[in-house]
Amino acid sequence: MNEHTPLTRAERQRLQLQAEIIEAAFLEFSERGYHQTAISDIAKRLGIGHGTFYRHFQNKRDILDKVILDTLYKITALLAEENAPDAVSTLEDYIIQCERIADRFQQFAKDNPKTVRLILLEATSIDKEMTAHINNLLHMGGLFVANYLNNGIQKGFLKANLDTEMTGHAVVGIIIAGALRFLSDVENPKMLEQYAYAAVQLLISGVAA
Amino acid sequence: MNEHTPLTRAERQRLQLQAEIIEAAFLEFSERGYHQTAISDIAKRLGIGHGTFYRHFQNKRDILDKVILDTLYKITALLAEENAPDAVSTLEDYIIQCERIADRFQQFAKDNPKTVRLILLEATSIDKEMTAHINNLLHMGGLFVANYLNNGIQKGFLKANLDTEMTGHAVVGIIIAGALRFLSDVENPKMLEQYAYAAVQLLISGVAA
Amino acid sequence: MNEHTPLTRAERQRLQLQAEIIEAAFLEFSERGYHQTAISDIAKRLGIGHGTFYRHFQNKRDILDKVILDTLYKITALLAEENAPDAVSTLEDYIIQCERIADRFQQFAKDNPKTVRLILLEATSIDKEMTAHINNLLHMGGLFVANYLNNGIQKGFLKANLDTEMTGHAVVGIIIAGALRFLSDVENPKMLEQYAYAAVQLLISGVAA
Amino acid sequence: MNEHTPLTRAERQRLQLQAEIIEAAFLEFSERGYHQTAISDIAKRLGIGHGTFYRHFQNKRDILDKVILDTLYKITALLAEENAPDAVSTLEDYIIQCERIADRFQQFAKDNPKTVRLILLEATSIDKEMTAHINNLLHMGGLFVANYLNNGIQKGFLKANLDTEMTGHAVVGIIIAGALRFLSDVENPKMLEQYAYAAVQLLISGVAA
DNA sequence: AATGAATGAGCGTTCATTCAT
DNA sequence: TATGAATGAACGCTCATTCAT
Repeated sequence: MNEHTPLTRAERQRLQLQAEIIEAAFLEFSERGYHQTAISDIAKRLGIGHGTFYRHFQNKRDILDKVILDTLYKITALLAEENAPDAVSTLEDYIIQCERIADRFQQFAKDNPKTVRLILLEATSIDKEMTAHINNLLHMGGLFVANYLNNGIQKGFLKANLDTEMTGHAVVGIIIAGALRFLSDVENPKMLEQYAYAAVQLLISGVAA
Repeated sequence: MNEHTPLTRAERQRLQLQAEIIEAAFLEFSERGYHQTAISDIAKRLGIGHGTFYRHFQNKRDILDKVILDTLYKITALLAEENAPDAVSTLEDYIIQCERIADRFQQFAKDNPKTVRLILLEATSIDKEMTAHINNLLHMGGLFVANYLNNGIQKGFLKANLDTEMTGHAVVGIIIAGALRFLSDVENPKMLEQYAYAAVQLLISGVAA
Repeated sequence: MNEHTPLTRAERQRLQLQAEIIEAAFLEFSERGYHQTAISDIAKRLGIGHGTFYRHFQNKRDILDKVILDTLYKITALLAEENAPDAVSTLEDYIIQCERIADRFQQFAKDNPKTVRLILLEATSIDKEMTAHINNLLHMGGLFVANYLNNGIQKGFLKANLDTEMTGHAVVGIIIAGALRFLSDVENPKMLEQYAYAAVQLLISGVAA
Repeated sequence: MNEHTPLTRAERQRLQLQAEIIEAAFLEFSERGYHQTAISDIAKRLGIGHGTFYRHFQNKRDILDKVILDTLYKITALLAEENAPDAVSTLEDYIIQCERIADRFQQFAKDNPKTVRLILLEATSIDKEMTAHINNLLHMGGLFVANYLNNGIQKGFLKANLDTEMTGHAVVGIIIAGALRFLSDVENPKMLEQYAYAAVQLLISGVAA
């Protein structure tokens, strides 16, 4: 079968159902929590027999991995859309870049509050392995930010003596806090904008007069 | 019972046992996780019968509340020890104050990694009520920081146009990220110091050159 | 369909597939055990869909019957090949006959250890009906042996007062014990020969000096 | 606690219940078969909650071991009651000894048909480990018989050239066949007596005239 | 006729909670 | 008051069987 072979109808249906199960599991996990969700809840939401679940996923832990992976794809895609760290050369452009990224995060959070809840609140306490996954994601996020900071130093518009990795982690923290604020008051989108503005201000020039 | 009534021996023993159960539950919850901990695990750790547990606490969820409450007391006490927001009047003193607070957080994290884990990773996913508790804690943290910032504005050493509440939340995010970094690599205390240094730098003057 | 109607190609293929399913089921049942074998295991072994199974057999229990029946045919055929009970007239010939039959059993066990295992170990515990089948087989075996003994009495070279039926059953027991010994140590074919020799000795003249 | 410390009431009740569960499991396993028996069947028979079962036994396989062990004790006790192999010195005494042992087996089978069924029919196909146990039991039985035969050779009343071990196994087979005959027709106790008589005849002097 | 996706009854096991002692 | 035996709801998972394609 080469890459041009179209999927058979059965294969398409299979993939379709798998995607639907992942989606249903995602919704259950993010709404009720992983431990509070029974396989039969996922099946019931879809209107399928709960044995059907096991035709497509090994076990409950397996689909959590798939759901998280699926979710990480979304997040990765969000970041990948951004232009490269070295695309800017001046502080002004950098600020614009930061604001654009902040906008993107805001939009993502508003569009996918359940994803945010799943990753930041739920997935942190399933088991050690999943906690390590999330930790790793955040770590990568910090390094990702550090890249942007390194570019700024190289271009001369950021402080030369920045500890870019640590600062990168701090920026991730700023983003997390915004996300948590948002989750606690989803009905108030204005707040997120204010937060983003203050966060970029803080990032660029700190609080000192 | 008024404040002058001395506790009977029996009452003192009762309170003592309750405190021990809370401590044992804290350890189990933070080490194994809430869902992975059975009531009998808590009882076994203390060497009491697990029926005894129900003489002192309504149910499993009840003791989680007590454990978290207990933990929040500790954290509150940590912050309360700090001198008042209006104790400083210059940027230099403010920086020193920030560094001292950062030290305190570092020390607290190093002394109580299990507390940090419980609050930041575990308690976020028990149920909506508990998540709300944690959110509230973080919110209070943001307002707490905002107080310090407001003092700085009033004294003229911080930017007058700061959105102090939002910036306060961002600072909480910075602290959270540091705590998460620490949890992911508890064996590396140096990292925490570097992070604290970078975080204070970021807070005071941002990243711009 | 009378005996002259040739089977159509489709019919032949159908019978062929049924025989293959029975063979596959036999292998699975004897290797893993009836309860540990899933219908899909049988289908997988053959490389057919497991739905196909139900086009040829009513249910799991049904094919066990077929497998056992098939196996009993083999065993019956083994015995039928033997020359008639009345073919011998002297004790010497009888001993030779016994040794030949013992050889045949040895050869059968060595050639078909899985059959032996299925009949003696596995089939005894499926349900009452199957246990009755096996019991019946053993009973027939006892009567079969009794025929040989009766011939010996008639010809005068065996004890006249033998309870031939009971003795026949005892002989079946001797054979069973040999088979079980063999199954417990399949890698040691010598043992079977020694056992057969001792068994014939016992049968002919007992243990008394 | 020394060996004279009487058990507390709670301990006695605990042991009592465990014994009752083992008895109930024994009855279910021997009547319905291991695989056909659910833990809830055992509990229902006793009128206890099925969770209670797990307070006393690790899992389903665990209680099977206990049931079988319990059963093997009974059988071992049966044989241990018999006088020693070297208690007889003449063929006549040996025959009497054989008949007495045969009587004992008859009595045991009549008293414990379910035990016989469990060991010979059911336990042979639970899993490889249990099959090995049963095989081992039969092997020990063969060696046990061999001891008696060796004594006879030493005393000179049995054939000097007997392969005692193989002959011992054959005798075990004779016993098994009797047990199986009995199980297939429990209502006919006469048959067992006839079988025993014929079996001893066969053992002592074989079938030859 | 062959397939394998779907189904759901059924079972082993856990554990929060109750309650008799 | 402390205990731990008892309970049964709940859940993860398997697999024989059905049936649309």
